[in-house]
Amino acid sequence: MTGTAVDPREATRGRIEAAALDLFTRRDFETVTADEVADAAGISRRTFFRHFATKADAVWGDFHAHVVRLEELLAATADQPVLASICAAYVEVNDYADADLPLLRQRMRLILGEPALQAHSQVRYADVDRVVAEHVARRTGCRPDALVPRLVALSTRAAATTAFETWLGGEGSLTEDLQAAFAQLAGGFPTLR
Amino acid sequence: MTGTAVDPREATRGRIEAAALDLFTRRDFETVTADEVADAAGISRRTFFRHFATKADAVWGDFHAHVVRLEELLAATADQPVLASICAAYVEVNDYADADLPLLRQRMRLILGEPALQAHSQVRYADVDRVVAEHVARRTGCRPDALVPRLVALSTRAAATTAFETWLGGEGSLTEDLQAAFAQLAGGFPTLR
DNA sequence: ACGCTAGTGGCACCCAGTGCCACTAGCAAG
DNA sequence: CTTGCTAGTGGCACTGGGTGCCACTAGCGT
Repeated sequence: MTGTAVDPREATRGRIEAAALDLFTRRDFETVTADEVADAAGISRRTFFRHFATKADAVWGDFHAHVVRLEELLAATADQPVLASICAAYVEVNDYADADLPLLRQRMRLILGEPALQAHSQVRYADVDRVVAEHVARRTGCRPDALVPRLVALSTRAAATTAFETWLGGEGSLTEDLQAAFAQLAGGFPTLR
Repeated sequence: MTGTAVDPREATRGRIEAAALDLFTRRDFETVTADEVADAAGISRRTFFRHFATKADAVWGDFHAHVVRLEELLAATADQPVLASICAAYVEVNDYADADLPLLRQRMRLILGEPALQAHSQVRYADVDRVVAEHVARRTGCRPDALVPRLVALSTRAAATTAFETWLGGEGSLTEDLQAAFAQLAGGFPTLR
């Protein structure tokens, strides 16, 4: 036996995620009921909502860990200029192994493509924005709700979102798309004169 | 009698908006049921949903007209550089009379403060993003889903959102907050070195 | 055998949103 | 005046997301 303990909690959670991703991809998100996802995962509707607060949450994996890691990466790159630090952190936190890219594509295609999921994403991204704004505030010595921290947080997330859109529509690497978007942003959109 | 015809459709719609804004401001958005809003507006629940597709839509007024006007303003400012054009259009479309500012504050406080409304806003803002991206694409001769048009659309909206946050938290003028945010964005965040 | 805990299923409930039907008011045409 | 059309409305039943509550089971230490 390997040392990987099979936490039954995590196991069923994973089965739900897989079933949800599969169903949401094959049909529209809104036409799939929570009952169907639960059935496909071999659990009851009630149990589904014990593992995920909303139907939409089933596509996000462990996003909280993602945010925590972003926060750590920001703290670890305090030697770089602020924008470069944020870019590096976004690139690093989205540095997936090749084998995981299809899953990421599936997730992001849903999140960016389905209106209901796009709306829900705002709630999750609010955590990201808060973390980035606090980082900028720390670096610049102002409050996290001041103009510059908030603007940097929201516009860098806009850059990341745009990079994901471009990545989904093309064949390039996500890292390059992220860096291209951040370069445009940090340079004041040089291609517009 | 004045020449202002009192379209009964618009009249009840206005009563619903007023009742909704009042109730959502006094309690949390989510704790107010559509029944309560309908009762307060003196109509039935069923009629509420004939005037507004969702509970959240009742706080947005005639947002479609807003988007159309933004589109016209963008077309009318083609003599300026792209970012300046977008800034001018955002400023102009948000140039409210003093008497309307309290209502705008109330709306934006709800939209930016209540998580459910913040999520819903994504759906409405998608129209704005599309209009701005198409404008940038036209100006730069590339497709509306290319990197620069999408990034400019999303990050200028980030600037506008941040300006609204700042405006809500302070005492200054909305126009100045918008221009300050756009200046930061267009200049590549000069205050970060 | 006992008790404790974590995970589960079932059930009833609330609420957002929709489809359908019946009713009424206004208004035009005969 | 009456007939017919239309727009707006209310009521009702239904689907689906999400929650609170309770009962059941499995594991596990004592």
